[in-house]
Amino acid sequence: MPPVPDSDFTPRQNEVLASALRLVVDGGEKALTTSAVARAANCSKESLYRWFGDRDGLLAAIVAHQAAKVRVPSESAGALDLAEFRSRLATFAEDLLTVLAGDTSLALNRIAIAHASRHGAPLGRLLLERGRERIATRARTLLEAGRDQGHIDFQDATEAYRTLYGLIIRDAHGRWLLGQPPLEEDADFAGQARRAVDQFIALHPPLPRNNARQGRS
Amino acid sequence: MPPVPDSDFTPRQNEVLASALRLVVDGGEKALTTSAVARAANCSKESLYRWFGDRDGLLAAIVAHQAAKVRVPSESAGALDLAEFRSRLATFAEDLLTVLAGDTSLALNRIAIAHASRHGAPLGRLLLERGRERIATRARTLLEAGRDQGHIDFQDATEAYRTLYGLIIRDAHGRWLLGQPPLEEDADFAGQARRAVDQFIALHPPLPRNNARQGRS
DNA sequence: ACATTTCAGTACCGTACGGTACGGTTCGGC
DNA sequence: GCCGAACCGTACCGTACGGTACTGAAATGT
Repeated sequence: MPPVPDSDFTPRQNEVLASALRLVVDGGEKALTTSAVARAANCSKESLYRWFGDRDGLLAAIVAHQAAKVRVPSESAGALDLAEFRSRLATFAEDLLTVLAGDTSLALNRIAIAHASRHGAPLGRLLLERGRERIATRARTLLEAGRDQGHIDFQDATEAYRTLYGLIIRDAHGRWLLGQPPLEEDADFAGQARRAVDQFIALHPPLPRNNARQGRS
Repeated sequence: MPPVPDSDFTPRQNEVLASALRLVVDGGEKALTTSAVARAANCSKESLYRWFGDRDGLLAAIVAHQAAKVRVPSESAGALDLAEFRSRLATFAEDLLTVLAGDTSLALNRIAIAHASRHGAPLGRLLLERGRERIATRARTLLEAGRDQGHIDFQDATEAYRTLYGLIIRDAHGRWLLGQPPLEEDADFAGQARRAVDQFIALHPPLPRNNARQGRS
């Protein structure tokens, strides 16, 4: 199952990183002591330090390790009709909700945020560049495809994506990060996704075509 | 200037809490050692422990102390016309952006998020209840006033507020929390606020009145 | 004037963790 | 069969921090 080059770590190292990730996901950052990692992964602290430098390096490696498995479904767009476009957007939205609500994402985001106070926030940057930015790119190409097909219109793809993100996530991510258990309303990712997509499309109506088939409003 | 009962702390204690807040704002959580607080506030560690129990109690007290100064501008709504309503909304949006982008808010949110991994996340709850919820209430009453005046329509005020929040904040809070310095685009809070309000109102058009003066669409 | 409380300042203790060093074992190359 | 590298397991060290104990001074009440 390794068609994925994972990252520039050896299989053994990835194994260790997976153990460390487990630790951190269900124990928070303070559970990630070098001794605990060594114990959980059946490796020596000396190896940890040889491989990852120091504790911060280990943290960064964990983030990189996890980011490496963010698969971007290519979003290869041939000609897609409006229904297909909506469906694609909704799938994206649902994926985004699922990822951000996941234990792993929450744990890693919490750690990166906690570390953001000092040293140029390398963890935060890592997360932004290898996680969010990848996802944003996927969404932007999808949005541009939709514009090319005349389903929506916007000036700046980044700007449009931000609006889409806001409509999908709203304050949910913040609440989740703060430890508030997902409300029932949050749980219906599919419904949330549909609502967000509807709102987004409503805010970005297509340019009027010569032969306007768009009936209502 | 103390018409504000602040919280249920003595003036001296509030003084100490302010010092502690300073520490934590420009040093992150790890800067908040009991010794450092004692030194910065010219008080003894023993007093700290007598007043706040332990380090976590101190943390909670800091959050409560800061939350106590969240002033809610009453939002007393007489009859307001559409322009006034938009303006009020925009002011709210700008305030929200300003608060969330502030050092203090970011520092406190980071700490609460970091602590969310364990013990039922009391800090997160504190922040949610005394911070965000207060703000949300202010916004909801404003939204309901707008609905009463027929400027907008919606079913559920909470639901509507979430959308408004999403349109205002989008992914900015997440980026800020992760330590990304505010982009230039972020800096124009007034512009962001206007855009968000326009989008929100567009998404919640008023019910058609008998004498429909609403031209377009 | 004296007793009591409060608190600053400091010294102290236990511990937990980051990081290092070392002995023993496995494994691949020659 | 020998050598060296990689590595596990563990023991070890220094330190920093949370929390407590003690002392002496200021304040407050009687």
